[in-house]
Amino acid sequence: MNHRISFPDGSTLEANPAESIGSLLTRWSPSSAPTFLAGLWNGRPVDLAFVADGPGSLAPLAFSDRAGRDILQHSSAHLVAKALVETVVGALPKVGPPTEEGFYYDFDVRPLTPPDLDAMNAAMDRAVRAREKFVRREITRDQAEKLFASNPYKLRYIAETPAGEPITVYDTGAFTDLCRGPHVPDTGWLQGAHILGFSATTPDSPGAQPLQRVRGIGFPTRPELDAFLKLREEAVARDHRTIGQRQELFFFSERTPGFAFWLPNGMVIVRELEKFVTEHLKKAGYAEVRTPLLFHRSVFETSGHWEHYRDTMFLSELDGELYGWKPMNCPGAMLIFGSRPRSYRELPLRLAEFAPLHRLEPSGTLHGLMRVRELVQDDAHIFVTEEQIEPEMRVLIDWVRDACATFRLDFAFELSTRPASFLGGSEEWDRAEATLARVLEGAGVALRRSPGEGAFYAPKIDIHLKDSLGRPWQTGTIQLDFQMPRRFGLEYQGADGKMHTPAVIHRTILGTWERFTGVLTEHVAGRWPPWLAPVQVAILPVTERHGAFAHAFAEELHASGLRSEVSGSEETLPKRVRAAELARVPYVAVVGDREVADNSVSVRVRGTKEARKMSRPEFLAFLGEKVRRRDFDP
RNA sequence: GCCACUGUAGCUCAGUCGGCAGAGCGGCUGAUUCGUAAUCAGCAGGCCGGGGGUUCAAGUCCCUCCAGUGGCUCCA
Repeated sequence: MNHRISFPDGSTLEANPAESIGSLLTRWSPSSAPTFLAGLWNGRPVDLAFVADGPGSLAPLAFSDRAGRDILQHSSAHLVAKALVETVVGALPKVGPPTEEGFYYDFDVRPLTPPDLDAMNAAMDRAVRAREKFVRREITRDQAEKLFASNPYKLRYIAETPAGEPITVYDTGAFTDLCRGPHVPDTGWLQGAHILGFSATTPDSPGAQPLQRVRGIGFPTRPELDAFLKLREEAVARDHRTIGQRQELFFFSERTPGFAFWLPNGMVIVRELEKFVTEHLKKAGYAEVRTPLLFHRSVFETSGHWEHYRDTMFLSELDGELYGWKPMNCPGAMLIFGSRPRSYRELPLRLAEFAPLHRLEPSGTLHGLMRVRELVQDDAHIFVTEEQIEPEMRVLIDWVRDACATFRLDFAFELSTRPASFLGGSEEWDRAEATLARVLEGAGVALRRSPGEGAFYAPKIDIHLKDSLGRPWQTGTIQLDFQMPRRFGLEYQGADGKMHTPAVIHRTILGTWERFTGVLTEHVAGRWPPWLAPVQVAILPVTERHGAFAHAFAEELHASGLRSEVSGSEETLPKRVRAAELARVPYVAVVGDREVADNSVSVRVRGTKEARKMSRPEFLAFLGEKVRRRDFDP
């Protein structure tokens, strides 16, 4: 008997009992049918080969949907598993889920090497060309246990499957994997699947061998994959470590790993960022402080850092006493607040501190400027009464938005709630988490939640920015803390004459100069906005005769606080133009006979080819305004 | 910290089977004085990451340490 199937656009079709949903979807929308990877049958994702056994609703899943995308990634992961099992004897697949970007598959197998990768790529190509079907089979628990008898990982998944739930496997050629599905119809759909790399994972149990993780990504077509790989190649050229070296912004010495050396050009950028932040601090009622770099261990015992982070702190023994190099500024701020009696009239008390912090980050996690062992945050601690929390938080959220707009950075807020090990009571955490959530909802911004990812003393709103390869890095953070003031015994006298414990908001906006500069370098690909560019103007005298005019112009710029460099006439003009363009200098000012004659400069704006003639005062005013307004483009 | 990979001139990289250490760019010197992405010529520049081993002989093979890269774990 036929039954009625309804579709997302409200239309319906009569289905005969043997008709697959793939066929139904094709009848429903013949033109877009080739993009359908699977279907959503009554809200459940199913294979295109699935046969509906009654009336219901049906929707397509395509690569453009998150769910459809995941299906393609998952099928691609199966392809990788099939390839590895065919290639390396004794490889045991564990699990291969889709991820944010693509997919991975973990294997219990000997460490993989580059030749394995070649062999796997070849095996994947063969399978794609063979168009092997993904065949779904429902089997009994006994059959499953027999089938995967040699694979303890799969046996565990079988054991973990609830009693009522069916156990399904998918066959792809001779390869069978335990899997809920759904999958694309056959391996011919996976021509856009590609292995991106492999590495070890941390073992589940101590002492166990790490598994090998193969990471990859899938696209519906080969050209889409090629486009992705091309973008990735370009992203590598934007790597802040490469640009930092070329533009002489910073370097790392093998002799002191994890510590950045800021070079003159990089320092210009850091100072400009500092100015940018400091201007805001003045307007927003902050006071700046400076507290010691080392504190006696008892201070960290009070703050709780000793218990949580002593293994990753730099320690020094002085006069037989242990001192720690501060990994955060908060203990210093707490001691300042507690240094004398405080009144509610002083609140909110906003104390900013840009001090070097030391953290003994594990060697394997160091990464250029993004993860270092010495860093400086644009840090501040705001001591507030309960009523002042929300208004202060709103100002902070707005400031983050404004700051990111200046740099044209895409950002996302992430709300991280209490971790497994936290200080203080649950009620206070409830209150703090609810406050943060309320402020964010009020601000109408995109928000992700990360349960259990908060700091040990406070829930936090983190700002994440992505590097050129799409890897997220936490930059700014806003944390609402009821614990640390209490642990330091902080109090203020309220209007009611009674003593109260303040709350404290720990917050950074850009995060650290190190990480923010790293992210920004990749974001602008070394093409600094004029206000940040270490050299704003390259002055190019056409011949030696024009050298004096060029230097006089440079002097004039310098007097106005603008940064220029005269590139002498030992090289030909085209060569010097090229060098300036490759150095990403925002403005090239050529001066020759014509310019000397009427006191002008011929300006080439970065990325354009035409020469714009401007009088000297005109250019000075133009650049001064660009810099003052912190325009993004030259 | 864990696993894999990599380390040759300032930078990017070549160096075959173990047999004299190479190129381009950059730098320096000289000639050229040039109008918006590369003028020509010459020269200098090396503990082949460090240490140990095998060998008649090691940039090359083995061991080990260091650093970097990619992931994992961690990230106050």
